[in-house]
Amino acid sequence: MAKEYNYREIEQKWHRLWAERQTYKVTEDERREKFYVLNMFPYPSGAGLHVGHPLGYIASDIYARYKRQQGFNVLNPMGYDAYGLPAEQYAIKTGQHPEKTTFANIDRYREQLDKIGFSFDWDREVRTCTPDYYHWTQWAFQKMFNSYFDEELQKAQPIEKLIEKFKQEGTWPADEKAQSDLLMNYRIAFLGETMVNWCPKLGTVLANDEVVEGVSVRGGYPVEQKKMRQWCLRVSAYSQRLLDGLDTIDWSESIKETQRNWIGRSEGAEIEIPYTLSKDGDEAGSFTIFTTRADTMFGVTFFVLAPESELVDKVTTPEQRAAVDEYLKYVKSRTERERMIDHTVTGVFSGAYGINPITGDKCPIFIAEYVLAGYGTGAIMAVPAHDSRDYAFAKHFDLPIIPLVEGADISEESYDAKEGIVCNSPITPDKSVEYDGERLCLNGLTIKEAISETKRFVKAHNLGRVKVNYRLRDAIFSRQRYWGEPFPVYYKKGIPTMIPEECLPIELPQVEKFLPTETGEPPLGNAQIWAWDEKNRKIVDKKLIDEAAGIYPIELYTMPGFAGSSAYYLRYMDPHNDQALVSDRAASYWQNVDLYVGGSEHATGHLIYSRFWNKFLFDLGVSKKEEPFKKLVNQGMIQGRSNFVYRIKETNTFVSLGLKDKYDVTPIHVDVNIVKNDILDLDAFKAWSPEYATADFVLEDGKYVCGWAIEKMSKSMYNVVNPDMIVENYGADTLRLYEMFLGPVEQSKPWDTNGIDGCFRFLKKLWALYWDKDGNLALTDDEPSADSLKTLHKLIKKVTGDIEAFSYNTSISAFMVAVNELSQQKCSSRTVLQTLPVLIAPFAPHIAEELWEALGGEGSVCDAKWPQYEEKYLVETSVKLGVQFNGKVRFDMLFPADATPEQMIELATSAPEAAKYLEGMDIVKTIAIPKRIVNIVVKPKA
RNA sequence: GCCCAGAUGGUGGAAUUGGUAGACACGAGGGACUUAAAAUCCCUUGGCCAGUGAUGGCCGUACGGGUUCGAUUCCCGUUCCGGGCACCA
Repeated sequence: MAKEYNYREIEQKWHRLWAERQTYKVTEDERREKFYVLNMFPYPSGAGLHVGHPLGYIASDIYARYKRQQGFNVLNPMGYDAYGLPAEQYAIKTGQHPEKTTFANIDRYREQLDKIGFSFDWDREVRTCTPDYYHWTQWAFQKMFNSYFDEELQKAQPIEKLIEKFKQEGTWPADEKAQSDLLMNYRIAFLGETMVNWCPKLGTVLANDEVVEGVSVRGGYPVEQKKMRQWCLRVSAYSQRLLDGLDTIDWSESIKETQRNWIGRSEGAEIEIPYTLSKDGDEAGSFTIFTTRADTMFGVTFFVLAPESELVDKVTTPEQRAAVDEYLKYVKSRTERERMIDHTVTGVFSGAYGINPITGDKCPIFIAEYVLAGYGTGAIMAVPAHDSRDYAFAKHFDLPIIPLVEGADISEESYDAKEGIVCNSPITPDKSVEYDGERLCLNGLTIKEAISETKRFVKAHNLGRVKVNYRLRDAIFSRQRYWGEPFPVYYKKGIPTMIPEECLPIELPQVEKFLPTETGEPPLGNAQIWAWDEKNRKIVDKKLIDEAAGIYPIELYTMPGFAGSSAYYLRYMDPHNDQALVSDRAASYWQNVDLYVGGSEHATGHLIYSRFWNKFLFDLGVSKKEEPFKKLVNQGMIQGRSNFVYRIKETNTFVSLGLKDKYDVTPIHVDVNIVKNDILDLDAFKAWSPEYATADFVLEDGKYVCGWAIEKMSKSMYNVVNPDMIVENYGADTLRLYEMFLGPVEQSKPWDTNGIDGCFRFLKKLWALYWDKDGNLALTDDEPSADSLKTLHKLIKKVTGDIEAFSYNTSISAFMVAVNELSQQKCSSRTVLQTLPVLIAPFAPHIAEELWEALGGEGSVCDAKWPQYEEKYLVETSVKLGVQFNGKVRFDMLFPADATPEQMIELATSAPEAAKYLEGMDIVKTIAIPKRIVNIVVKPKA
């Protein structure tokens, strides 16, 4: 009996031995070069892992193992993003503490992950919800509170420096409350009264990236705009650095582009506009507009303010008051979603007029919802000829439109392009205001020239300033939830004050109920022991709150999901340190993440926040690199492949795919686990649901063929494939290989269990190379044949290159080819067969270990040195090339491998096969590319 | 609307970046072994046409053009699918 490939035994054995031997434990070792591989840590959901989750983990594990075999000291940790809404909502429903369900889910995840054979160092596991972890989340928050962003230095500085500056300037107020309010405008973590995304259904505010098309990402509930006092992070201060940093990192162009869009830098000018409250009135004040099209100043025919702008109240005249109020009421009644979808032109005249500083013209000021309060200054100059939105507005309210570009047709639509020659600027020479003897004239310039000329003019005559705006907003950092990090903040006479750093962490208090309180306080309002005793430096019962006694209320908000996930990669470097987020030694050694693998859905969330957070910690000197993730690989989504059966309407009879068109049928999803190669297991189907127990079938060729479709993997489509089941039936190594074989890691692709046999067969063939028919090792110490050496070295070359390029599907193909070749060559040479497990180890570590051990290899195959290929084995003595005539391959022939192009042409044209193509022809041109092709261009003789 | 990425057999996907398109795998068909099944092994498998046959010819990488001796690859235009941004002035 040949020795069977018993994957179950092998994999269990090695899981045990790896654990016993602590094979994957890593420590800082300055003598060796480091390599940091990281996966985006998962949120442990109740549903467990499906086959799509491990895709990225497998890809990064292969890379980590490969790097380790190359001699790098590889950090490859794993942990859990443990705070999150599902656990909280489950707690609200069942009363079960979210920690309990979260930990149970984590155990389940761990069990599933362990089966796949990852090289994670579990000693470094982190969970964002444990106090020893969120200690440092709270600590970072306090550091942000105590820092401001210095625009000159473009970096965070201690807030004391700012206070010092205010004192020197004499602008430092005496009153404590006033001091606090002043500093709030500068702190990187600050309490701000801002418009927030409020989701009534979830009872919490949400960050911009948590809202898509006016509804919450989680749950899809409507979101409205509300002014609330919230903790915010001054992410916008880092806009330019976040933008510049993108050029220094190895991420996909599309994700960098997404971040550039999200940051939304635009260069423009801010211009002061004086206004009057009637057509002939005196100047009553001024406001500032922002424009990127300074060149269009001569085409301004009205101004528009955002309805939420503070200016609205100032510019509204008594006559227009009623109309304006009514309009504001209308705007308020519209949800964010309605405003986004419905772009009908609405607006109201304020009664006031703005004075164009360039032309001196007075133009009406409108209030309209198409201008956003949060961007620029919340006020614009409208140039209907060259902006489609202004155009629509002007048409609707019958306002003048002045074209400013030569030849632009504006009868039907505006001309928005920034191309062309400027005209009508000014229309007549006297139609411009003189400043210090200079008048602005843009006629004849290109638009680009006109923009810079106007900017220069505006700046020179102090009419405004050049300004860069960013769309990136500050992140709202508080949530009205229970299951999150509590803020280490108390309110001393209404002034937010940090709990001393030495007293951290402030642990999440126990509560009876996880819902908001009856008085509308967040869930932490239910906590009894939740007041800060300043003197005794401890948390006490909130009944004791007493300003005189120095006992104050603690913040009731908690931190959002991204708080814990923003710096976890630093914590992995030194996870048990209770003195610092990370020791200087560990941070200096591990630096930053060399390879980060995860989904692209985090492009505008986690991947912006961590970059921001890391830049802040970099400014503090805690993080050693400006960018946290050097290379990013976004693994594609694994979609489900659903199967369908076709029920004839109003019967319990099911008809096979090929015959379904003859009947009136309803397609019904059927569990993919009872279908193999699209053939339905009839008994399993009957047993699947009582409804189908008595089902009849119309078969074709005695089989029931199911239909299929590619859909999202979800329970309701019965297309979820569980990795445990694959491991059970085929083994972890097969699962690992197949997940990679499916296609490029970055690409989204459907999961189709049907193809898995190919990978399973490959492993069985590999296994069979090593054993004779009696089950003994079939190895000889013979010199390997030239063929076998060529096969081996070709493989080494290919696999090494493919791993570096993250192209795992092609390297697995190469393995398949090599094993087939070796098997045909009947190779039994120890030299060759001992190298094979070393090469396959990153992909299929269990079988590699087993073979390595059987061959008497030293230690673990995980540490076996990655082999180098040698060109000498790959050298060809002759090469077969196609010979082309006029670009068409006519025949193949052998050439000496070292033939020069001239020799190749000589050989090709004198070959017997060439005769019939050369007959009656003249050679026009010859091209010979060594290792490629020989091409002879001919034409009929004249 | 703007920006980005893509389209290759029945299926997943290869193609050394301009050099014999379809590697590898699945599925399908045929065969060997077997009482049978599983497992294993061998052959065929992009389409069309000619030939008893070895074989030969033509067409083929979403569509239409272009550059080139030669294009899946480069350029221009079109269609379709995916992703991001979106009254951002």
